[in-house]
Amino acid sequence: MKASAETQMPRNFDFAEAEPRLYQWWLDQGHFKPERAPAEAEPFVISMPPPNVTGSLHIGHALFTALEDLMIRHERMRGKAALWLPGTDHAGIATQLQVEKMLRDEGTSREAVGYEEFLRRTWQWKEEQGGTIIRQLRRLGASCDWDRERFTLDDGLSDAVLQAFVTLWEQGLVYRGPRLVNWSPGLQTAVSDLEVETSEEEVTLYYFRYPVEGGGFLPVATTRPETILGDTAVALHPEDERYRHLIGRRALVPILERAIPVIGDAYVDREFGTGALKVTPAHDFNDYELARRHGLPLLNVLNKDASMKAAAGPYAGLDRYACRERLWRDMEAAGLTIKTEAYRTRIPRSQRGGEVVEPLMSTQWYVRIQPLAQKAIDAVRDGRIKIVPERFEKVYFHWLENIQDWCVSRQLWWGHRIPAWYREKDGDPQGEVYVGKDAPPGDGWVMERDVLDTWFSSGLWPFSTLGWPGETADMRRFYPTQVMETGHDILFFWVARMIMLGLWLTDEPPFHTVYLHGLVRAEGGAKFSKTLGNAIDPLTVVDRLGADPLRFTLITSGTPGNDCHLDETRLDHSFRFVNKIWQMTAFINMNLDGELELELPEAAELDLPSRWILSRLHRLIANVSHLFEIYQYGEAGNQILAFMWDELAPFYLEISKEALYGSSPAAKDRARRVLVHVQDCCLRLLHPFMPFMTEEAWRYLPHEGEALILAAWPTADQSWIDDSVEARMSHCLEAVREIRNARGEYKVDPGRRIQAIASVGAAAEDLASNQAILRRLCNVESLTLLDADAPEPAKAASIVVGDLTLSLPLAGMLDLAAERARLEGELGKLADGLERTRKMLANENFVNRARPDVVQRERDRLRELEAAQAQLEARLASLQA
RNA sequence: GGGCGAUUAGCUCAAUUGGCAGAGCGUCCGGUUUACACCCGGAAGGUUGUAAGUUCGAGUCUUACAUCGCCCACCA
Repeated sequence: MKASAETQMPRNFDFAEAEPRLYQWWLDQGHFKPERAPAEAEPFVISMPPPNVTGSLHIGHALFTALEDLMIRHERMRGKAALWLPGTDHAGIATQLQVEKMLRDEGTSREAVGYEEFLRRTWQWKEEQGGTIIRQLRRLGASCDWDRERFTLDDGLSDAVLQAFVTLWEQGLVYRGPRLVNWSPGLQTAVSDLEVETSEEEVTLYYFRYPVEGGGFLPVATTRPETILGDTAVALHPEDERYRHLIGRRALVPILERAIPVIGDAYVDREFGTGALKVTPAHDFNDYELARRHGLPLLNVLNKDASMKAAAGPYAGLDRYACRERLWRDMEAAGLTIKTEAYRTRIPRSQRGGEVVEPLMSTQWYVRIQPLAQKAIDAVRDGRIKIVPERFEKVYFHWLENIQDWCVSRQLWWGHRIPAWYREKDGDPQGEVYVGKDAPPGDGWVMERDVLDTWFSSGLWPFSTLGWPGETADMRRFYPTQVMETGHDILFFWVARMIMLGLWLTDEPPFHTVYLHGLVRAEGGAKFSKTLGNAIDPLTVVDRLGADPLRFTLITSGTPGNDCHLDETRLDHSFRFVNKIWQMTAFINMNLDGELELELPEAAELDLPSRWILSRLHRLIANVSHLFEIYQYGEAGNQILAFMWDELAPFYLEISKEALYGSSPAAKDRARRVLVHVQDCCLRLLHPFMPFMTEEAWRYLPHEGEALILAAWPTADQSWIDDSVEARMSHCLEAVREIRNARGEYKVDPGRRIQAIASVGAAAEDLASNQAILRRLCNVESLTLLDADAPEPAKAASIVVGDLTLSLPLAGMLDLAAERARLEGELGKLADGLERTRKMLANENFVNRARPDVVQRERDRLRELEAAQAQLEARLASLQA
């Protein structure tokens, strides 16, 4: 097969011009669509973790885009029907907060504009902002099937949410009831356990006296004095000698003088605080349990905005913290206080607003999660789902094994309304409850106002986006998906929920592999944040360097599951790598001449350097393919870079000039075919890392096919991999290095051509028959072989590599004393290696127990080192004489 | 309190069946060699956190410890 390439390759890759053009071209050609692959092709599907619809691109998005696009492009090149399904999340709380802030800036509020208007404004905001993040993902080169883009509040997805909720209800897995929940007073909604973050803080521990009826006091400590007003008991350890006589008596709530029982319970820690515990069942999770055991009443003293209720008596209407202060002052006045002290403890704060969350009694909707969790545990346990890196499986199991029922209702306006209806019965407006997609027949039904936790709808994402609950063609073709790639920080929030809901509702694991990436951090390990001003903005980087360097850097900077520290200097280096590849391609391109046969010549027709670079290339392809299989993309990228920058460019490209600039048409043809083959393979390997430049450069190489994005992923041809060829070439390159060193030491003008004379040695023949190596790499004009018995030239620098000795006659430049010193230095370096190798081989245990190939390698090394030593010594002796 | 991760060159990080510890940036020396100064050639720089253990052989496996970070957990 012959092919030609575009000519007149520009001097530089103009990413600013090329990136949008190439992206549009791929789109227009439909290359991102799985239908591009043959109908019988195996599917490969990734559901994109949907970013917040009104968000804008940060470095975390850039990382997942780089990784997922890499996987998708790789599998697409491997012939799969690759589908990367994009979309956005309505992000209930986050979006609602944004709109509320907007309203605040306008001097109004959510409550003031009302429910309908607020939703209208939110949708409007979504329409205005919704395209931003999608446009930004495109700039990075994301090869998503945009025709299948979804939004969690789309009709189809909303239907899936209703269906899922109703199904769980019908199966008895959804219930509604009053429970103590984590209440966010600022957001005025319940939040789930996961949305509460504890931070260790310095607070005050207040010690005070609890008056006991009939005289006496019980000393008690608390960090939240305002909850005293809601106490319904004081608890003691039943075996506490100090106080046990008080059990059964009644205590009086300070200021309010409400009488409450003194109870005994082994839960109380005698060592902590005063050893006596105030019990506030309505505002503390532990006390709630304690109260249940003892049949104590709940007394709610907090309103939903964290102001005090009427039950707080004189403090009613005060904010919780104002109440804390006022009550403590009053208690001081009443002589009930003992002392206060500084105390470090964990304070529960809302993941969103950061405000202190209050345990509060509230009626909420819950999913009975254990049955779902069990299936999710089993699926990972039996290997139907694999988590990469594996260590996260342990974390996953631990969470699922201790899981609590999931509070799925939120008192927000933006989200999926829970499909429940209430009707008044016996004076209770919610006396009758009905759950179903549509209102039941009959009058008087009012729909539930609460919405579902955002994670409920995103938990359905891998299948709701494909049309579930409909039995659509996409569901049949593309479900289950293959890989779920996301950050380890949302393993519980999202991944575990997808697995639970997926297994429960579709009876299939939604994906077979979970690949977790780490967080991108700033230099020094600090979290990126706008306030610190250390955020690397991916779009600024794209403007400055293009998308390819950013992608390559993100992928090669980290390993799976580990946080990575993004370093600006690496971005610059990646940019230079992109340029380097462009220049290499340009070099090949300008040395083409019309049509070229794409098949490689037979190995027997090729010279040593060509067979070497092909061996190295196919070894690289094998390594990279393996590394992709085990998700080691960073290492794969680094290996490609090392091959191109350290082997292909400085050695093979240089050596090939001999043929390209020479007079033999056959030699030129061979060199071109090897160069094109190697560069073509490299561009294919790199395409998933840096799609834009590789696609553009590929057009300037003779190739089959219309686009690199659809080109086949290279396969390693073992017949090219040849250890002996690599060993021979590496001896030659070793000689090159030594000659360069010698030239440097004798300050030989780099432009000056010199001669070399080789004594007989293993590499001598190779160097003599491949004169291009020395000529092109160290400016040795010609190498002559010396007869075995001929004397070596006297006025020459000596280069020793294994059993090969090269003499460089440097007439007039050589200083015999300096040469002796140089050779002695070389001998010194050899001695260390010799000693080490001899010691190893003298060790019988090593010789007998180590792998045979390892022993052989040491023997070969020893032989070479000894030969080199002998040569150096002989040379030195001749110089002394 | 439990669990996990990290600790390797001045800095940021690699090193996946245990087999001579690498790269980028920085530093030093030398170069406008017709693909590339967005480059090329050379050099210096390491007791792989500490202490033991397993092994012919340990950055890699085991144990303990130290420091840092993260996750989970109901001591007011």
